[in-house]
Formats: sequence, structure tokens, C-alpha cells
Amino acid sequence: MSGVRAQQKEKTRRLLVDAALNQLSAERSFSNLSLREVAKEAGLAPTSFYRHFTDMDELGLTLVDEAGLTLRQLMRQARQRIAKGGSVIQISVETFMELIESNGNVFRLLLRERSGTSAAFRAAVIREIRYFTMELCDYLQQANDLDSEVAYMQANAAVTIVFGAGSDALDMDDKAERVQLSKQTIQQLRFIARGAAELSDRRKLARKPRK
Amino acid sequence: MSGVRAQQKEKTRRLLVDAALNQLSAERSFSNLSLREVAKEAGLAPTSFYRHFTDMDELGLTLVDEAGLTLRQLMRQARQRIAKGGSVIQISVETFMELIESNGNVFRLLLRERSGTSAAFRAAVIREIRYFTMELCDYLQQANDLDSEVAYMQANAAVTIVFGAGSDALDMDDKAERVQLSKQTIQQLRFIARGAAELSDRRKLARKPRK
DNA sequence: AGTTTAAGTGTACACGTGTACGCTATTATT
DNA sequence: AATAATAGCGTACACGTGTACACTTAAACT
Repeated sequence: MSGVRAQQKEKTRRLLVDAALNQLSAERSFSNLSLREVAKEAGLAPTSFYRHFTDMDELGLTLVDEAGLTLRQLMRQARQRIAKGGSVIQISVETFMELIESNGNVFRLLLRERSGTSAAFRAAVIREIRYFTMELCDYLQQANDLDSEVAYMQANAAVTIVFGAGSDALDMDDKAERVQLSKQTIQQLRFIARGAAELSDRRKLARKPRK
Repeated sequence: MSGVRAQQKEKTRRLLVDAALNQLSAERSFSNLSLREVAKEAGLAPTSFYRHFTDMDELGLTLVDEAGLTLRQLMRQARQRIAKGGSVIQISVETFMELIESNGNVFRLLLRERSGTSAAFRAAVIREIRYFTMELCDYLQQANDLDSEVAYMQANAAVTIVFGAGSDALDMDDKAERVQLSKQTIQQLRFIARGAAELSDRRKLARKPRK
């Protein structure tokens, strides 16, 4: 079992995945992407598609998985930058905005399929975003010594705000506009952080009233 | 010019609009809705469609307009309830959640087309949401005596959070889950309100240091 | 009353779609 | 060396799509 065959297969599988990714754009969503188009872009006969995926849906779920991976890489990258000092919120937002500028289509995929017509897709996207949220939650809880429930609410709100801003950023061609959006987003995240910190403190006080 | 003809025309036009609205669901978006299907649902021949709209796109924009109308009605309703006393935030969230339960498909339309493949649709949806945000902004600024820029950031963040929660609510079948989501959303809006109030105060102090 | 306008119908066409089926060529197994 | 497995291809089919075109029929206008 040298695996020269399996190796070749994996290679053209990637060809299909990449073909699909490359066709995504502002005016082209995964759901109005046809099996034949993807196959053609990959340089394959339409029927060869079935050697790798039973469905376009199966390919789609693969794409969502990859998008989730990208999201996790993003968080790692942000953490590395944070370790070098600077405002946590500002660095996070800037890192996220960079992702949108360089990987807009991947992000679009998540945004669209989150409210798409396939329950399986929606579930997959929601799962990826949940991972993302949970990781942020752990970080917040530990870094700011927050009540766990409060930390979750903050993380959830922050992710919603950042994704919303990302969605808006996708439709901006002007650089200055995007900078303005970043500033606003940072401020909004600070609102949330402030509110969360206060609630967490109040809860602690209620638990141990004296001291 | 009795208008019996124009009247009849308007009537079947509504037939088409309603047919389209009725076909929307969790597993059916406007973009994968065909002209023929809409015409059939309205009880018309496919080609009759063109007597009322040049395109499916034109019908779609009409739907977005109606959705915007629904949104504005929602805000009016919330204001009426608020006038009768109670927590502003809580009443707003509850009112919004009622909309989603009763008009889920209208809300889905907005969510989907906001990140859809048609620039015209995206623009239309964003415009409707902007109206909504602006109205909230005016209210906040006046009711809480906020700095105007701060009020806008709060309104924008609040709308993002509420729409995000609405999106999540659409995929929930369990009643208790939705109640929990409402509570969380209310708390998150309070975070934001708190943060906004503080920033506004700080800005005021900076402007007239002595008093 | 006679003529024009326009909403609605039915037929027809070209096109893109998913996929079933049989084939070839190359790798893997025996 | 002989056989089995399988990635990829080409053909073929039924189906749904948008829409052009010629038509009927009833309201509107002159």
C-alpha cells in the first residue's frame, strides 16, 4: 500500500474544495453554486465529483469546517499579538478586520449559511461560532476574574458585535470608512466589558457581603 | 376612470406578493424561489407575472420594503407599551421576540438578504435597519440625555445584539430556551447601556470641567 | 358605438441542472 | 503474471427554469 492512489485522490479532492472556495464572492454564494460549475473549475468532468462527495452539501460542510479552522487560527494569532502588549480589544478587532480583508469569502460563507436554508449547515456554522465564543469566554473569565455566567454573556455579546461589524465591513470599499467602523466597534466592546465587569463585581459582593 | 381595472390589478399584485411571502420558510429562501412557483401559488400563469414585476428582484425589493414597514410598526408598538411603564429594555426585547415568533419569515428575509448575493437587496435591507437604528438613537439620546455620538454607538450595538438574538431564536423550538435567550439579551443590552452612559458622562465632564 | 389598451393565458424554445450508466486506464491485491 | 478495484470520462436523459410571442377578453377611451 504505497498510497500513490490515495494521495492522488486527496489531491483532486482539494482541487474541488479550492474550486468551490474560489468561486465564492460577494455576488456568488455557495447555495447558488452548481456541482457542474465546481467540477469545471476544478478541471474535472461533472460525474467525477461523485468520487469525492456524495452531494454538494457534503462539500459545503467541508468548507464550513475549514472556515472554522480559519477562525481558530485567527484567535491564536490575536493571542500572540496580545502577548506582546497593547489593548486587548483593539488588537482583537484589528486582527479580525484583517481576516475579513484577506479571507472575505470564507467569512461570507459563515455569515450566509448561518441563516441559510439547510439545517445541517446552520448547525455546523453555529457550532463553529460557539467554539469561538467559548474560547473567548475562557480567556475573559481567567484574565478578568469574572463570574462564569457573566463571562459567557460578555463573550457572546462581543462575538455578535464583532461579527456584525465584519458583515458591515464586507460592503465597504473605502478604507477610511473601515477605520471608522473599527473605532466604533472597539468602543462598543468597551461598553460591554465595562457592563460585564460591574455585574460580576456586584455578584461577588452579594456572595460574600463582608470583607 | 372608475378604476375597476387598476383595482383588480392591485389585487392580483398582492396575490403575488403574498404568494412569495407564504413560500418563505426556514428551508426556503427568496433566492431559491422561482418565478414559476410564485405565479403558480398565486394562481396565475407564469407569464402573467410580468404584468406586475419585470423581475423576481423587483418583487424581492417590494418584500424588503414591507419587512421594513413591519419593523417600524414593531418600534411603535414597543413605544406604546413602554409608555405604560416598565423596564424599557425588557419590553423592547419581549416585543421583538414576539415579532420573531409571529413573523419569523419576514425577519428571515431581512437576515438572509442582508448578506445575500444581490447588492441591491443588501443595500435595501441595510437601509431599513439604519432607519430602525436611527429611530432608536433619537430615543436614547433624548430619554437618557446622551452625547449624540455615544447614543448612536449604543443604538447600533443594541440593534446588532437584538438582531443576533433574533437570529438564534429562529432555530429554537423549545420555549424555555427562548426565555433564557431573552434574559441573556436583556442583560447584554444593560451592559451596553451602562457603558454608554459612563462614556457620555465622561465626555460631558471633559467639555465643562467645572460646574 | 367603435376603437384602443392592457391583464391574463397557452405554447414553445433554449438552457443549465443532477445524475444513472457504461467505459477506459492505472494502481492495488493476489 | 493475472485479477480486482477505482479515479476519471463521455453520453444521455428527464426536469425545471426564464421568457418571447401570439392570443383572448373585458375595461377605458373617443
